[in-house]
Amino acid sequence: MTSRIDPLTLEVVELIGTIVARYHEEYEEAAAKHALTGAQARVLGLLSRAPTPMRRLAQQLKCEPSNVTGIVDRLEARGLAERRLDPADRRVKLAAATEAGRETSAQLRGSLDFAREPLAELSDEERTVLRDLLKRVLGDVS
Amino acid sequence: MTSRIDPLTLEVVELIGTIVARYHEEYEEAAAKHALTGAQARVLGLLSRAPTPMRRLAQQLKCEPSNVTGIVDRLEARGLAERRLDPADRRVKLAAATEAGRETSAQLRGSLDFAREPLAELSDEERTVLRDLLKRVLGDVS
DNA sequence: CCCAGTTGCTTGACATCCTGAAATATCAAG
DNA sequence: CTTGATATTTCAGGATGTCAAGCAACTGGG
Repeated sequence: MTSRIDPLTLEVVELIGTIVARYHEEYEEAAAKHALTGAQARVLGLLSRAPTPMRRLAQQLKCEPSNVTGIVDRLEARGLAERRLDPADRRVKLAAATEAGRETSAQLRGSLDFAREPLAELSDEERTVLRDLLKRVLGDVS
Repeated sequence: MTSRIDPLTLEVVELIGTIVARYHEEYEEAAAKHALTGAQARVLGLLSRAPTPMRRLAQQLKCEPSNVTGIVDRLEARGLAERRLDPADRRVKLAAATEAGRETSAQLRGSLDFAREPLAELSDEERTVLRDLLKRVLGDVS
């Protein structure tokens, strides 16, 4: 059962696991620097792109809508987000980042050093190879 | 500020973000199939390798020891883990997986299809290249 | 040996995240 | 207008996480 996967694949999976762990660690750490939790940072990141209905946020976060209520509440309480009414459908509330929210989100993106440092090890050519391999692993047919 | 990273690097980072998201999703899903949360599955995975002091678990999970108490409590309540005394140091409690816990953990590992399916797309040679690139990104000098 | 300080674990209080069910308001279709 | 579906919120409850306080046991200097 356990030995059906070849050692090479197993090694790659383990490496990916390590990357996942480190990515998370850095993300939470960067969020904490702005006194945000991971969930709050994720929502703020989405909102800084475009105002979004609560329901859609829940879909993007893969969680229940009732959960999003609390997260947006906390962002709103800190002046990073606000709720607007959708003129086209009065049931809908559009969560949107405030100016302060957009700024915080931009700073957060900038401090996510996971991007630059480790990948700087690779040449352009290697980065291209890595990109293509990752794309295929993800089943990107484009 | 935002444009200091070249597009290629940005693309790779985005791909890694996608992998992280998918990995997490599959992991939680697989854990849920055994009525485990992600944290419980992670701890059980560690314990199925070797009995571990609570303190060490906290270090591996990067959280406070007081948090581990509750997680192991829940695993213990379900017969998947147990606490043993360390004969060498009576302060220490060694958390260990029971037979049932080891079995559950093995099933869980087996159902983590993230390993096989996507990587099957690649040839052995490509997997080797991917492994080496990932190792370098992670700063593995070995 | 003994005492002081350190270490390992647990407990309690508290915030956050998350789910599921029920309530409210609005839309949309017959 | 009535019926059913949709968007959001509220509430109850569980899990995860932090921090401070407490207890038990180790350790080293006198």
